[in-house]
Amino acid sequence: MKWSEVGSLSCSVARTASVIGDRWTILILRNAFLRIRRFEDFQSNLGITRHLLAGRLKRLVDEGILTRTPYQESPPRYEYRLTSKGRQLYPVLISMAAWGDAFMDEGKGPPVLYRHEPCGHTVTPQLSCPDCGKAVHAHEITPLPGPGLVLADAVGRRKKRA
Amino acid sequence: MKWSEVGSLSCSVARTASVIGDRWTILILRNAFLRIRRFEDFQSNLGITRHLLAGRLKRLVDEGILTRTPYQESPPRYEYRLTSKGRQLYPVLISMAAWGDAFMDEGKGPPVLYRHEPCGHTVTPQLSCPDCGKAVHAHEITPLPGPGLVLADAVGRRKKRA
DNA sequence: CGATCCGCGTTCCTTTCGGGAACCCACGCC
DNA sequence: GGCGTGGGTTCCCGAAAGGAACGCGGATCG
Repeated sequence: MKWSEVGSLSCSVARTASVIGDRWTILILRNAFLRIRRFEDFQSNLGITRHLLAGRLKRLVDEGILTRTPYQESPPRYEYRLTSKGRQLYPVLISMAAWGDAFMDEGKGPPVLYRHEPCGHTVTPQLSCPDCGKAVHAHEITPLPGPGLVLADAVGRRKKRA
Repeated sequence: MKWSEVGSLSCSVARTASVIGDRWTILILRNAFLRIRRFEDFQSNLGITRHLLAGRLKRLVDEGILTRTPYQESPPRYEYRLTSKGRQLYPVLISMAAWGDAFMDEGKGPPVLYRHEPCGHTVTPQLSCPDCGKAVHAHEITPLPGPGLVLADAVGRRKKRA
């Protein structure tokens, strides 16, 4: 199975993973959220090869996650900024950071803290139910088939021998 | 730069990405959250080669994200289940699903819906501030240096020419 | 009691992709 | 006009992914 096919699966996670599910892309986005915007800065910051960086940025621009806009002309220079679509990946990145802080922490505490400006507190954002407002845990969520389901997908499939 | 080095960076996202930041691993975890537990089921469901699946599962077990426990003896058969550490990756996966639903949806609506059992509503879990309880958006969060910061990392670094 | 199947891998081979470093080029500057 | 700089592209090589076959213990069937 090729990745081009996986991207077309009836699974939002798979579709998302086909866009951002690689290590460099995740790190590029992390830096984008930290307001890194230029090719050289991404490159020196991540240590990624220019070659790969060029490819990843292009991909992200094609996907509408970053824009490539000139910040000066003569010589033409560009910067890469998150689009609205890109900014909405923030929960994914923050969740990864929170998990990393909780489990990969090496005993030194988190390298970065997050301040929620509206309330001024330093916090770890958490998942909550927009309806009842309570924190959400994995075991409290039941996945149900939705309108966009096409393939026999995942749940309750055990080959033909039913 | 090798991935073994990136994993040691002073960045929780990088450390997390070094563990789950690859497409197959993400999909394996997605299936694990959908209560897929056996080698054969992961394999037929994902279309991943047995070879790669074996490697990914091993990695996840080594990282303490899955456990490999016998569900019968004679013949010995094992199943892979999320540990507590693994279950806490749920926000990452749910956020990816939510993003995929919002942007990659192909006009058919989401393939899966999520019901929050405590309140009974079908919802898209969102990120909120555990302190003030309000939904959190990227532009409202300011990253600050934390106690575990070691390298000159990311923010405000522009090579030596300051 | 041999033949077959099932669950769970492992081996082998080929193709693709990432790492590292050099090269390119338009411009701006002294 | 030689040098620096931002933003890439090219080249080669070793590492990883894809595909498919093979192995193997135990159960099951006839």
